[in-house]
Amino acid sequence: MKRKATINDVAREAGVSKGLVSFALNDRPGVSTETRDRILTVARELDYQPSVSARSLSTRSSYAVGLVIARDPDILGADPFFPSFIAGVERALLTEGQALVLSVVGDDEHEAAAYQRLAADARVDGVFLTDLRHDDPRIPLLQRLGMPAVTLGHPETSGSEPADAPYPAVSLDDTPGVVAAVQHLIDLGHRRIAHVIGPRRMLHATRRNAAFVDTLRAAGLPTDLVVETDFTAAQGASATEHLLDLADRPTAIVFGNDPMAIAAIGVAHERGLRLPDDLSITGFDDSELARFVYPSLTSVRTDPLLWGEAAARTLLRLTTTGHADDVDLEPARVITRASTGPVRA
Amino acid sequence: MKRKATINDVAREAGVSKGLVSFALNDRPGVSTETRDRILTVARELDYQPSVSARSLSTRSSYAVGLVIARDPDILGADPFFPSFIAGVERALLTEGQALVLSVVGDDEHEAAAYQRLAADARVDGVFLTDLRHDDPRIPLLQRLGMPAVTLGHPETSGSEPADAPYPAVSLDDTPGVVAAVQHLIDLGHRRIAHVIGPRRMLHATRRNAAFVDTLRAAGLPTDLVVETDFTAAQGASATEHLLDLADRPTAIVFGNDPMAIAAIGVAHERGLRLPDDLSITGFDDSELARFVYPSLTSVRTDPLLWGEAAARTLLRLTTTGHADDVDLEPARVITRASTGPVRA
DNA sequence: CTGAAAGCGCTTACAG
DNA sequence: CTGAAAGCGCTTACAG
Repeated sequence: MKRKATINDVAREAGVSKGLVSFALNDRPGVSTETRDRILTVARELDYQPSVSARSLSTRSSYAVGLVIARDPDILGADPFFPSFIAGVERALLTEGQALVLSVVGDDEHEAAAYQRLAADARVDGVFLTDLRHDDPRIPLLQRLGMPAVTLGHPETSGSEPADAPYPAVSLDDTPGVVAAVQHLIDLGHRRIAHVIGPRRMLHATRRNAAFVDTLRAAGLPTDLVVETDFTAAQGASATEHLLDLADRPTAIVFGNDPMAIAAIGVAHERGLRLPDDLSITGFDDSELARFVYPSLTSVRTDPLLWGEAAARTLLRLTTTGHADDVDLEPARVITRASTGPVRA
Repeated sequence: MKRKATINDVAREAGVSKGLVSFALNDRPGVSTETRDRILTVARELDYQPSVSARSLSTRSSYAVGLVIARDPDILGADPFFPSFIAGVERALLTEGQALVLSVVGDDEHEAAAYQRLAADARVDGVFLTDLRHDDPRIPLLQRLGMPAVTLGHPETSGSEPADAPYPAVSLDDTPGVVAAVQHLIDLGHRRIAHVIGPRRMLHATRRNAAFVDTLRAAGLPTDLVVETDFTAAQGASATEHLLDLADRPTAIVFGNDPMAIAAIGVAHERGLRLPDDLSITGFDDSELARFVYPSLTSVRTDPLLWGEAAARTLLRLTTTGHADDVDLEPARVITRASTGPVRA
């Protein structure tokens, strides 16, 4: 393994100062075309790769972005969102010479510490804020740390002030997907429809539930069947048990993710119910498995890959130019399959 | 946001040279206890955090480790292994001030480029090698790049030479789990047992299949029913279709991961088969969903969290001391549930 | 036990 | 258009 070429090697070989090499390589004005070409040629010949740590020390930026995930590993493993999201992020980073620093922390408690470490060590130039929460403590924290960020979806505008959002938001509206799923069930004749949602402190859980409630209300139907969970299959199963034990049990259940919906199918089968005749079920995420369970699962499709790509592009724009506009992606839509059907007469 | 304290601030405040501060902070010998204490106190007061990029530039190490995952995002999302593995890795890194750089590439083609980038940019001090393959091209690549690594499991010792492995291996033997699963099926009276495996180029796929074949042979049973897949639920489903279409169809199928096994349950139900009366099914990974599908899935449990933690500790030991011993974790074991039962008389 | 200095490999005013 | 120099914040021989 030969020693890596440095900027000094390039400068010597090209017969110029290293400052000029730096200018040429970074497309700064003030280098004659001729000199620039010579420098670039030499750099290529020597297979010169600028040292990231040296650049970082000079420029005080790390050429990396961060993602902190505060979820229990079990839930993470069951939920296909993050792997796809990350793959999308990588797709955008790859061409830009940026790296992704990932931090998985079991719970919220270690979350703040993870952001602080990332900031203190200047490991990243910005972060993604996923799973936005009500009064999200991460937003003031990141502002205090001076850490740029993009949010997935719009955070709540804080209380009284019509505070302009501190960070650009990359949004994929899930409301239309939920509305379509619920309307689909209503159209099939369902009148008792339940909603098994994720943690209420997460914005998307309450937002989706609002869409659920609004759609039922508009149809003059009751909206009392809402169960909160932690997104695990385990709680999806127990929520289903609970709902099916009700005297006035639902004929359809809308779930906040696919693993819970799949667990619900298990519970229903266990009880000898026939799907969708006795019970209709919908999921959320449209994971690969949705097509292959029995009955195949009606689910709401988002596009985490595209979301990750857009979020990464936006974050890079923000960290490099200091500004980035909000981005709105195609809204979620329902994919109907065999787990939903007409209510039994 | 006040400016971060630097080593110079600490030196000035403590009335010593910055070299001495560096020595004190890094527990180097040659600093009087008294001076050391004073320096540490001042550092704490100023909330001094050494700059990672400055240290990196001086020491030529990045205080980060890397993981390159070459899998299609869909498969990644369905497979709970990596999220748990990563969570385990983080657990070990957290206390060591190390970061994890993650690179997700869709296919093998971009894999080499990812490692090269990580090395060229000196982003990481070492990497994890997961999903070991036959004649794994990453091993010579990493050796050429001079990049330390730990492997999950032992790589093949190359051809003729009894080459000592280039990297420490952290292993979790999956063989006992497969043997136990197959033996469990044999004990239940199954005589036609199929194996739906992952990509043959992956060592674990062929190793597990060897365990499968050996166990059947020892019982004097046929070993002809082996189907290779890419680990997706889609191919798990089609493999199942294929096997069930056989004239002499199996009464039990062993799957290489849970998503495929769950898809198989779907296929079986679709065909009106009863489980486990008409068909027994086992998975691999024991993902959260395994307990909640119907019938609940017999699966082989590994411990990706522990594996990640052990792998990270080993990698850090290697990058800091230059040597690390192999580690053997508790082998995999079968968790029997309702998807396996006696063969119908 | 402690200090002064060089060096890691870049970027960026400042002169010319 | 180009060069010489300082500086980013550390570590590490080298003197004393």
